[in-house]
Amino acid sequence: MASQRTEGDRHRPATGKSSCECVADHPLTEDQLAADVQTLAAAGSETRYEALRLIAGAESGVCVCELEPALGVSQGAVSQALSRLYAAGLVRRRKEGRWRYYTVTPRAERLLAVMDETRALDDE
Amino acid sequence: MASQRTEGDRHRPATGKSSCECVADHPLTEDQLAADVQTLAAAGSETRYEALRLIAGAESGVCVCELEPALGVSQGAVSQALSRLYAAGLVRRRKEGRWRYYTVTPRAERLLAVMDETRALDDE
DNA sequence: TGCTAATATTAGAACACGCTAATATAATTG
DNA sequence: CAATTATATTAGCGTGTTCTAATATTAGCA
Repeated sequence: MASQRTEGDRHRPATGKSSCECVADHPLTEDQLAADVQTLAAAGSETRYEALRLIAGAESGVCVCELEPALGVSQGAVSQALSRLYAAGLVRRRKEGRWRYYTVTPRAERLLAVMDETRALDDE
Repeated sequence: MASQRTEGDRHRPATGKSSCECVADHPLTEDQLAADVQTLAAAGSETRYEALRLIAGAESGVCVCELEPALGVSQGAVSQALSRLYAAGLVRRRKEGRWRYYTVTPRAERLLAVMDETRALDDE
């Protein structure tokens, strides 16, 4: 019904009020939405996505110094990338002696799995 | 093994060559990786993610003018957001008379489903 | 044919991002 | 303890992003 347009249904100019009276409001809270966006944005960068893939592919954790040559950016950049992935809940850290090992979270695993599974779905 | 560190295993300074000899190389092609990043980055913005949610929540397509008040940005911005989602393979367009209806692709549906399903996985 | 409505496109401004280089912190080793 | 190694943090720079406002395009209608 919301998408049914009749004669009298005109284009409302943007009034600035985003009260959404025309489409079914999504059942997500502000916080959930923001968290999702943070997660997706964290994964949505070449360096970070590649890092995530490398971490997911390793058996028992990867440390920063191993990622540096693989990603081809500076140590600082790797650290920043991992911090961002951590903040987004996509990786976990484990400190062991002088090193810090990173592993992926279940959420990241599921996300990567979906990316793999739906790649073939060549938007028909 | 790659993550096993012994005495002689030193930190190699970044030589600029990113040939990745230390971690198992991920089985993704350059193109697949770039496409995934584009998809995730497209979804990873407040405006676009909210648009995606609204489109996914509607039964049979949403048009731009319906999204404008809901998203609270200008018409041009909505159009740009939808174009980006389209380029990323997350939505489909259908032209009908004067309007253009947007629907989500199976890939987007799966992606949103995973975000919902894994939200509870409060990184244990 | 003009007129209006829906959407797309463009230019430009404000801001965010991602990198490097340098420096700081923390843990290990001699 | 000093020296070294792994990682984190910070400043700053170039670039990309995302918005608005204005304009262009396209389709229906009088």
